[in-house]
Amino acid sequence: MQSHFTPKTACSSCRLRDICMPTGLSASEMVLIDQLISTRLKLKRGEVLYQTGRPFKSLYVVRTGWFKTTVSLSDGREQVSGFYMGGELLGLDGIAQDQHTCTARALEDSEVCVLHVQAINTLSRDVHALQSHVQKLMSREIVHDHNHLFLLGNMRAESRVASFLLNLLTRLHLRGQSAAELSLRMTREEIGSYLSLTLETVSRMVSKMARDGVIAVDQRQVRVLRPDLLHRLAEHDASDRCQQPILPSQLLVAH
Amino acid sequence: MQSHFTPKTACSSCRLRDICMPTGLSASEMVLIDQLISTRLKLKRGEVLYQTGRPFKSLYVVRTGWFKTTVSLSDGREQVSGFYMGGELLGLDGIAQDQHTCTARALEDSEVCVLHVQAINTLSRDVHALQSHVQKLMSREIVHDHNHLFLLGNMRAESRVASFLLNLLTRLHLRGQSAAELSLRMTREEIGSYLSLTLETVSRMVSKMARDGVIAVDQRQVRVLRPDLLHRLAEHDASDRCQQPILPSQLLVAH
DNA sequence: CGTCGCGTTGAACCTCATCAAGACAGGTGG
DNA sequence: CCACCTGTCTTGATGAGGTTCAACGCGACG
Repeated sequence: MQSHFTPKTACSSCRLRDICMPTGLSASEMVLIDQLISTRLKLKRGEVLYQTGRPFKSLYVVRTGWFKTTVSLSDGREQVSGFYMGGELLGLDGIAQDQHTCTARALEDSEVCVLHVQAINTLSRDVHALQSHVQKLMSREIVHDHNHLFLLGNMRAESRVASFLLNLLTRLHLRGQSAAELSLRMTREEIGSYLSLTLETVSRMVSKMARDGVIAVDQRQVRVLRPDLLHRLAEHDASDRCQQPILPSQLLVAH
Repeated sequence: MQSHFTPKTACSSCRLRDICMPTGLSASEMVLIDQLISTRLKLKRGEVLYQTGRPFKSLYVVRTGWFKTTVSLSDGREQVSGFYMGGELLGLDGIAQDQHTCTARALEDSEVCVLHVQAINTLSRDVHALQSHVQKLMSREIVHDHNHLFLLGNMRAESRVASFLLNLLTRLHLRGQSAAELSLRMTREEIGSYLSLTLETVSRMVSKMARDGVIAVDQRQVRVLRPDLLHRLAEHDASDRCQQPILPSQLLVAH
């Protein structure tokens, strides 16, 4: 990115291609795929990409920036149902009833590729890899939800926060970024909403992990000092009555 | 069912057709659909339909009986991730990684239709309604999971149990059964596992609702006396600090 | 008739939500 | 430049809801 002129990249030459498109396409298939993206959209921080109840027309792939999805509760409150970063697909929830069941909002200035559903379905009939790719993405969403169900049902506050951090780190790592450093794009309240904790509890758990030397925190900047311990925290679930306290010897961090 | 000889029913004449197949198919399309079901399977209570880690080859539609799906936790315990009754589709979790991520087990003697994935995908290219139908089913699974996430994240024990009962009743009602009476096919422990509560808490909440005259309980037989109150219970979420106590006048049930 | 699985009920404890107060950073206006 | 404000985050004290542990009831089954 030496230049600040951004050419309208085709899928075939997009740096996120391997993350959001099926792999192993033939050249002729790739030509077809390149016609899939009709538009791009830029959104400023806080702007809405799609909203609950609106007709479902397209899927979206995050090019740059971050999004959150929220479900609106009957009483007007909102709960965060997911965070999305570069290369990730937004909007699958809408397929069931041909309308969106959650609202997607940009956490910072962002850009997305727009994929019209009709184009995808038409194209799937010729490019079989695309058909099974979309299925896999949906199924992946289901698996993700199952993991989250497990988290909400069985994990203590500290484990939830640890899992959350590890999850973000893994996804960033897949995109070539550091597996040890991360800058949170969301508030403690949004994290809490996603994990079904209060913002106070999230804050306490982050502070505790910092006190224990597992991570170092400066505002929204998080650095992992002891990945091993972070993983151990994330594995502890609600049935672990006899959690081993972290020993002083494990706390000594070389610097 | 006057006769105890069960003919091998084709999809086109199956009583569950509207529940598990796309509607509005042409006659020629229906002929194709009828070739989809390759086999049927009978399972005795407790038998496994598919298991975590096994290669994913087919989807299954419940013909008779009940199933539960469980995800296995690292420490060997299991958590119930869903219950399935007649007409409902099992196995969608397997698409993402071409292997099953949960285990399906019969809660009672049951029968399923087997749909080979390859057949579905091949057929989808000709019967477009089938393609979008499978998508819708997957998306519906996602929406269901979102509801369950909301339940786990935001609802009190009593509301969870009330929602659970209402959910079963609704699904049974769709199948032409009573909306007021229901026989649970699963143990309190399985319900608790699904709702992320202990079996004791489930038992206490059921007892409480019976004491309050909302339902009548005899073992696993549940009768709804006050649907209105049951709905009200299911709507209460964790943020309802000032729950109105149920008034004595509301408890008087005509008999 | 004893055993086993399942369900109920009670008492003590623990985690996390709630309420409250204050710290800190970034932005705005005087 | 400082004063002020607002949104975000931190930390402490208290209490409620649900888990845990334990005892017991009940029906099915060999």
